[in-house]
Amino acid sequence: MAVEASDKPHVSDGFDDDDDGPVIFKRSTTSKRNVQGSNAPTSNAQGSSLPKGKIIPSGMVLPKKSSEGISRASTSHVKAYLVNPPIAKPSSERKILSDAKEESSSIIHLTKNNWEDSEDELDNKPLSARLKVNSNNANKATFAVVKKSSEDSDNVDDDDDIPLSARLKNCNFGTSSSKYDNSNQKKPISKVHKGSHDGFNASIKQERPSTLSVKRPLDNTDSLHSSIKKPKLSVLDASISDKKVSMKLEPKVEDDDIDDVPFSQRMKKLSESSSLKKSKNIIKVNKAGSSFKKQATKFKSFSNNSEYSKSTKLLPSSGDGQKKWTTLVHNGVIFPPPYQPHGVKMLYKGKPVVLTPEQEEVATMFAVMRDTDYMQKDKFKENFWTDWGKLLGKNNVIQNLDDCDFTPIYDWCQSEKEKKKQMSSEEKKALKEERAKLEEKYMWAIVDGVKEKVGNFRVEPPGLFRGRGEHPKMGKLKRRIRPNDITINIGKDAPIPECPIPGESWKDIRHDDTVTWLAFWNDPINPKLFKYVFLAASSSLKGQSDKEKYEKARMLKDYIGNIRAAYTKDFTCRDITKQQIAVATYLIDKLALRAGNEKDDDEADTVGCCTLKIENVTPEAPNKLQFNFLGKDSIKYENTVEVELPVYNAILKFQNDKQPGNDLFDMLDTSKLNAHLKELMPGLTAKVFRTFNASITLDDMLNKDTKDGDVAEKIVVYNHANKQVAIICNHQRSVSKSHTAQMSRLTEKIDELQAVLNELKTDLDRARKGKPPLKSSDGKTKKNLNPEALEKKIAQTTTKIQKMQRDMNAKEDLKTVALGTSKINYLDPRITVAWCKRHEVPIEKIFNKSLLAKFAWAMDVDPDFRF
DNA sequence: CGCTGAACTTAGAATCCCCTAG
DNA sequence: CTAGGGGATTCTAAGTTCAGCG
Repeated sequence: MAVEASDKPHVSDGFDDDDDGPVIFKRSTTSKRNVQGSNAPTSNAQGSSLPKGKIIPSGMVLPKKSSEGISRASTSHVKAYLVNPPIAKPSSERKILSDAKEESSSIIHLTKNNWEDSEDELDNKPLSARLKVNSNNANKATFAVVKKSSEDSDNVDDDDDIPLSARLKNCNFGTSSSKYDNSNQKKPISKVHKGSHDGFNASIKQERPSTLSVKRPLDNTDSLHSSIKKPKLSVLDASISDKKVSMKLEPKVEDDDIDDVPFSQRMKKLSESSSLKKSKNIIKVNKAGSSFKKQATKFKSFSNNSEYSKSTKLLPSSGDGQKKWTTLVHNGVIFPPPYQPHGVKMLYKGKPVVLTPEQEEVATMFAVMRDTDYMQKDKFKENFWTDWGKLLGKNNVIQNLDDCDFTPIYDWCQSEKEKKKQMSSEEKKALKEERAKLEEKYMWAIVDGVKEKVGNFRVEPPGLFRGRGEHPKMGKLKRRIRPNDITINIGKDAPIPECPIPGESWKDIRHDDTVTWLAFWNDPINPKLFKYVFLAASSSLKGQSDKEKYEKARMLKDYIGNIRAAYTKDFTCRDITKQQIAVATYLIDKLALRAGNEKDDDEADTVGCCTLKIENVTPEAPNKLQFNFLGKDSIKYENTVEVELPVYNAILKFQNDKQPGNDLFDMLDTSKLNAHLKELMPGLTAKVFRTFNASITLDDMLNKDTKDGDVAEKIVVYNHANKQVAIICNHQRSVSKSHTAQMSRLTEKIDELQAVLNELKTDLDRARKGKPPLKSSDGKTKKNLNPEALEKKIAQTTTKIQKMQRDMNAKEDLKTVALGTSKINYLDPRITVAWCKRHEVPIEKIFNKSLLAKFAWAMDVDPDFRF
């Protein structure tokens, strides 16, 4: 370990004495020390390699039955989640309490904000939720007294955001704002509810991938029918002043110079300051109340630091060119071990061939691909041969791939695999530990004094490129990456990681605090692309931007009515570009399509919205569109959907006079589309619609479908909602190879059980008549059971059969649906956490360890939270 | 304004690993 | 005790977005 001597923060005592949460180091400005290798006395739940024990992921909420259960739960295990690392001065880094909190009574503040929140969001909530508001506020008020400041902060947090976005909304749409708000109030509740997404979900067919008729509430949205005008820039000035007024309630947010900047930048500033407020730090609180006090005191001392406000000015939103960190310490990356030649000879025209280690290495890469689909693809073999041929050299005996037989190598690899499998568990464990030891120091970085997990600290090993779909480069050799390929990014004062390969050195060292990567290298397959080493998803840097992503999506909720109204108007616009933008936006909104950037010829031929070809959309009279294209990862998108007639007609028009292969939206690309979206809402881009769509669908379905019942039933509801989202987003997975076999095995078992059941029924009949049971199928005599016992058995068997049937159906149902992707990337975790709190579902039933760590920032959300 | 480079999120497959049924 | 099923984790490809440049 080269580094540790130089830069080690002191582990702060008492600050972080427990288990989970990022380790926090209090550091003296003068002597910083490095941590890794010290094996961080404070273990960290985020380290998957660490002893599992009981992980209390970050303020994890385990809804208790106790009366105070739900509300208390949210406050009692709040974890130190430092959402805002990049605070300039170390001394202020640990400042967790915002001054705002200090200055205002948290109770009053809290209550007020919650109240505002409810008001604000009311019209988006179903009646049930509205009715709840009162009691929930009361609830809050009672425990606000004991609330940890962390909770306060987060509440302030969440609530803060809403008024801001609402303000933006109101101002943005100026005169219409009051109408907007009122209109919902005047509406019958049912209509209000309709404004969200039920119409959509209700009509999604379960089966896929065939023609889902996806219908969105879009058509029902009141704003569509109202006369709300397309937002004009001019009204936005109002927004600024409006905002300023309300901002005064929130000390510390500086927006002084905002008047002098152009509109676009103002809006940016707004979003920045919003994210700023958003990211108020959360305190870690131990389950034990006593340690909380200790911590709170500590935090207080930080919080008086006037540096805070200054440094917040530098805070990034996830936006760019902004400072992301102040200090960054890490150990670089770890390289795969050098190739170990095995000496197994492949055959060429039936004869063994001696290969150099380099040639053998690549041959082995190919050999082990035998069982994959790539072997059926000529492109793969062709590309492989091109690259391997170069290594072999012109005069090699091997002159073509067809005469190569890699079987010996393949077999050798298989047997090695087998050997590994056969190892005793102790041996395996020892091996694992060894590896862990080796990697330990690379696993962590210290960002602004907080120990954070690094995501992909292992340099990608050499291999054959496995592009998805019909990728033109599949099979090419991905050469080994050397230190000389790698640029390291690290804090100015941090020791430069020692290059782990003796005699070699890093390509470059940078100290760029506007980016979050720790290292990068050029992708050997496509040198103009980069491979980055980032922090893990559980890091606060990632958590912060994740939260911002969801806040942005929530903001869209306030704009969506007007946006829909605007594009609906443009469906018939004579300006073709505008018309195309309108239709494209409609598709993105309604179908959650991706933006669709242009792609190079050396990539797989896939499309998104803007790059749809005319053959990807087939109109079906009178007003249906059939979509069929390959999207990201060459995943097939097949969907037939009813659209508004003007859209249908517009599509017909766009297709007119075009050849297959031509762009449907020929006047459009993602930058134009996004530029337009940005005019409608600050920070709005195409992808926000996907997040919005997914999250609001979950929120809606959970709140519509959750019934009283046991936890298992509630989980079914959750999974069902999750599945709908996955279908909307077209998240697919390949059917496992053994699926068919598994299904028939299950069928078999069910049949067997059914036979048993029938036999039992016969026996019961006979038993009731006082007759002994018949001989069993294998001819043995059975015990003479009384009718009660038989009935019991019958009931058991029936239950068993039903369960198996259910499992089987679910399995079949989900065989092509990937639930995980939306959970990880699209569903605002606060929806889930809040729902769990409300319905006393343990959060671990929904989020696994990684997700709990990733969503640490969402754990202390108010149970009333709605997306 | 379009193009490219850069940085970051999103994605499915592969692999690991742990549990359970037999 | 062991196979295999399935969830968790790892891996890295494939997207989106944005800034900066000419």
